[in-house]
Amino acid sequence: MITQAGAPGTATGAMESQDLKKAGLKATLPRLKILNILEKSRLRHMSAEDVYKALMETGEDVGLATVYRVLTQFESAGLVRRHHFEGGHSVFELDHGKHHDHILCIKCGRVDEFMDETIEERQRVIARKAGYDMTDHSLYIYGICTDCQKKEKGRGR
Amino acid sequence: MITQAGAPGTATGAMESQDLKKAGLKATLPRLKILNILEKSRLRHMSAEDVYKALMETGEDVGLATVYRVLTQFESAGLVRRHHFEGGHSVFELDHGKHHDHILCIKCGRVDEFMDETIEERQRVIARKAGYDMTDHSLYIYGICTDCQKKEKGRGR
DNA sequence: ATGGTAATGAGAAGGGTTCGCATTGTATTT
DNA sequence: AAATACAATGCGAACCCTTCTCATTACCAT
Repeated sequence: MITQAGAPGTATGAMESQDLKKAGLKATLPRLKILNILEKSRLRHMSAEDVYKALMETGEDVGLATVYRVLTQFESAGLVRRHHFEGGHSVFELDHGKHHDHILCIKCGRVDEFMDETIEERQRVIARKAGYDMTDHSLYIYGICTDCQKKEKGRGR
Repeated sequence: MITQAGAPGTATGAMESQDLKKAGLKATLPRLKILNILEKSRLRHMSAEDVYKALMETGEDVGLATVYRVLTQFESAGLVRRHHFEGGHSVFELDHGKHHDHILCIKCGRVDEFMDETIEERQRVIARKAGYDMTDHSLYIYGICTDCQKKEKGRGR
């Protein structure tokens, strides 16, 4: 199962005040705006900086520190998931409930998602064998995507 | 296949000048000292800071910048592998050739290693299906280790 | 030994993220 | 609806890890 990341999950209606309150967070303007950006953006995975820029572009006045704070709160509240990609920066994506892993292009940064039940199961087995009570896992496959492979051709590298 | 990380690979003799030269690196004192730390340390996975501290403790005079530089060179030379654990910092371990993934305890930081051919194969299949030319992958399982599970008992949370 | 060049140390700089605090906004009370 | 209590925000400073700069030092070949 491989899905192209990029198209936001617009099937469900937009989140609103109630959703925030349900999550135990006050429905403040910055939080609503950020939630909105995450839903509307064409990028499924956004860094704090991405969110901040998007906010600026729509003329909103929200500080970068707030973006970080809010994203962290959203994470704690289970609204978004944080991923640690290589290079030391995090990206966030709305948590639509269904777990998935990532495959990303080291050239252009493109991100695709996949989910493989065989791998999931093996992980559970491995954790159990090692005596661990598994809480989470992260799997990232790095490679060169189709487009970048084409661009590569004819270069000594 | 699950192996406990922590016991350094002392089976083979200590690396020396020749090993560095073989790797295309000048055999300088700092590089030898750092290689030595990596071999002798009780920790298999060390951050640059860990290495630096170990150096200080043995009275060696090596700058932190050099530690970073050398570790990066070692990585390029294939002597060590760099892992990006959560929280945005890297750890390094001597590359003994055999690929493996990690399972780590979120309580005490303990790290174990494992290798599962089924998972490896699935990853290759997934990358191919997604049109990627796979260059690398990282898999981390997070959980609570046996010891920490025992300590947890009898506490709410 | 001597020289040429790459490697080092020290500190400054960099990028991403968090902190501190006065100010503003939200939910709640009167 | 106005006031109140306190959490949330914005801003810049501070932080952490990592990389860079550059004068000095060390390695290797001659």
